[in-house]
Amino acid sequence: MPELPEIETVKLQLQKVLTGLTLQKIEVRNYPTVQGNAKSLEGQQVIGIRRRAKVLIIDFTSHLSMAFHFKMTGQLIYVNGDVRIAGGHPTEDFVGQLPSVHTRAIFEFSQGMLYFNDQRLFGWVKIGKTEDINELKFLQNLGPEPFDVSPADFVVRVSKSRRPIKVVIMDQEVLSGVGNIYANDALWEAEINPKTPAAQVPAAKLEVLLEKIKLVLTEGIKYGGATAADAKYIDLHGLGGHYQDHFRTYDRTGKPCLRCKTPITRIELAGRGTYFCSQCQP
DNA sequence: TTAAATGTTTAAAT
DNA sequence: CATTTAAACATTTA
Repeated sequence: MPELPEIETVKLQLQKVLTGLTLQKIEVRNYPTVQGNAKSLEGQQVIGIRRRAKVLIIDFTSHLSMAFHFKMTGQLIYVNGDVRIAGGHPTEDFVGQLPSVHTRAIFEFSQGMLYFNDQRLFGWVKIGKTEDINELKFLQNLGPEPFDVSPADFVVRVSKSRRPIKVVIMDQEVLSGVGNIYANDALWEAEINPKTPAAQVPAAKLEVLLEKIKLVLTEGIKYGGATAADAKYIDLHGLGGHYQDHFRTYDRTGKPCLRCKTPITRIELAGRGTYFCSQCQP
């Protein structure tokens, strides 16, 4: 579920509470989810937390690291007394009793507990030497981060393909971190039809698009990520982000375009829901 | 009952 | 070869 801003939000929040703590015990509840030697991390201290695209990486002493991919329904929840930090796919587990039936791994720290939950089991946790984690094929194949790529490089990478522009900016090997929500919203901002073959979009327009991608991602981070529509109870507890209140097109089928009032159209591209304004994005 | 869900990979079809 | 589509992973909710 989560895209770059959601993972970034989790990173920023966990950094504050986990850095310096010792991981005392790991309980793995679903072995396919957790790969590598979990025991090796016990007794190690958290040095820092970083993010690459949609992957969260916790670095430990003894040159060990642990990488998380949330896929569609992963979430990390830290609980320490009254302090509760929840990020990722919003479900009742954000506020409910933990562990839950979706809990796949439990990390007991010197202060507090961290739960990795994943309803649909698409996510993974990989544990290993920092060097090996850094060299994971998945990470090696990733394209540049939207905030790091130069406009010129972005144009070159994107223009190579004749696939629809939306599919291309969501291709993690072209540009990493952009998922369905922010791809839809960035294209609306840039006033580009999602179906347009990437190679046909003028370079100047692509540069605008990159700016808009950064704009919506920045906004996502500012609002603490998106928490999706079914998260009524989240706000009550102050958990979860609020980007969903700022969706331009995502999940707004039939609702008026924020610019011209034309109803938002939903089509399918590469099997994903695609939302746009037929008026503003011809 | 059917559709869809913030992701990625793989095989098969075009 | 480039690209598209479908299916797969497994579960919940509208």
